[in-house]
Amino acid sequence: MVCTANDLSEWKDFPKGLRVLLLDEDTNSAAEIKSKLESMDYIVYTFRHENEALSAISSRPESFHVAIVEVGASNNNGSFKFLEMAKDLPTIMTSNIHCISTMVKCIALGAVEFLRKPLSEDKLRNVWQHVVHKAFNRGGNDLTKPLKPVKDSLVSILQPQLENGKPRKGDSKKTEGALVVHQNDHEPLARNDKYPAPSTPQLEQGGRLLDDRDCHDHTNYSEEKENGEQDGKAKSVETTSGNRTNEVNATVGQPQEQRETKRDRPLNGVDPEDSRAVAEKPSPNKANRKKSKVDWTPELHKKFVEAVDQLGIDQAIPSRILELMKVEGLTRQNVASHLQKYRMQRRHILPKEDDRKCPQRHRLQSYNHPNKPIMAFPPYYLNHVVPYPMLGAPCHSPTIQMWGVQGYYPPWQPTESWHFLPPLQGYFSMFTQNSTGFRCCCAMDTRSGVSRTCVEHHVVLNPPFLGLELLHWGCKLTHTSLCLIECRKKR
DNA sequence: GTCCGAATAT
DNA sequence: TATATTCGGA
Repeated sequence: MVCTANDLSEWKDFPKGLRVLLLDEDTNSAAEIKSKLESMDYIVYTFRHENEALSAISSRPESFHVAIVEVGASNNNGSFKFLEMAKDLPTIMTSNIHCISTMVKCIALGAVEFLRKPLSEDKLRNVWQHVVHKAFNRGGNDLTKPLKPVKDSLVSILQPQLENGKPRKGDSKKTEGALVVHQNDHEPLARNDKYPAPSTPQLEQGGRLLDDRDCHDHTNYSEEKENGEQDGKAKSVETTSGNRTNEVNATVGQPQEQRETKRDRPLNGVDPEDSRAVAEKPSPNKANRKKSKVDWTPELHKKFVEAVDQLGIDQAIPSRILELMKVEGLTRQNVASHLQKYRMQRRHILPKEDDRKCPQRHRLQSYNHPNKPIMAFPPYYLNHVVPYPMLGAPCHSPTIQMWGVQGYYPPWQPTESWHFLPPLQGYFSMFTQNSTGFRCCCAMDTRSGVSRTCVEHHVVLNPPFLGLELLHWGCKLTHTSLCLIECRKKR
């Protein structure tokens, strides 16, 4: 009745056609599960009573690959009886009731997993894993036999999951405003450790429950509360493919740190019921204590900067920034951490800027953003020139991220100082930084190649980069002429 | 109890 | 280096 590795190796469309025995007294629940399973091309045989199921198993053992058995609230004997009698069949227990002792008993009796109802498609989709696991843990399997058909079909099945959960780096860039959370580790397709193989969020959750909670007399354990931040603004995290903006693309949600108090709990907001991500997280314990990292993509950082800008640097605190950013799944701690770095960058850069180099720089800044100091760049953008047009469309430098308030889309607010200037098309402002820190800020006429004396300049050149970038912007200025630009302002 | 932010850890 | 986590203080 159980699949062997050989069976799998010849199973072309695995797990399509997987035969599932469903034992559930609740006809509505059974119908719902059956429908979901069938939508995945599984073949479902529903039974209301364990005796019927057991007799079907004994008469047609080859008819089933895996069983899903409901554990009732009151009378579990039938379920347990089935478990005991159908030891060869990978059996997943499921229930609305979440009691540690019941779960323990199920597992002890040989259940491969205990799933909490309702059974999402993600959970159901993964039931095949137990078939594979069992197939390869029966011993005597010929593992040298090629499993390509299985592998291929599984890859095609898993592909959407992987894509949804783990966008490529490049993809994250394309998704404006999307926050990408990277999982720390990859998960193995099939685990080779002790049976049963954990596969779904439930098991992991169960494991955690076992670790730090007791069975509270059949009270349903709700994680939702834990997953929300204390202010009640918790939003769910999209764990499926994320073209939507303002949401976390959580590859793999992770159980929160056990000892973490409710406060400051990040709202990774992963719905434990609907997160295949959690399902695929391999090991409990310490590995799970780490949260997913937030990838501060240029888009995300831009939102951050805009929020800071809107609040003003002095008023910019994590909670308010978070509010303004409106990015689902982003936590206050994420923002706080980023804000810390952001401030440190500013702190390191501003003093150097403020003193000697170019006293007038502040005036130039004030044209764009009164009271907003010039920004630095993230360290990884050192040695890059970051030009942007002072007018017109924002500069989209695909790999360069402006690290500051004015970095993106410098708001142009003509001031008296600029009124006498001719139309500014062809001008650009440039900020560059070399390894010694922030260095360059200039504005010039890219048409004539002559710096405008009416514009403040603060230039310490990094010729190679300037050359490249100026070329990029169609600027004909030579390095020499750039070097001649002084910090000055004349009218 | 919650938040902030610097310090520290990963 | 980037980000998460910790921890003391407000």
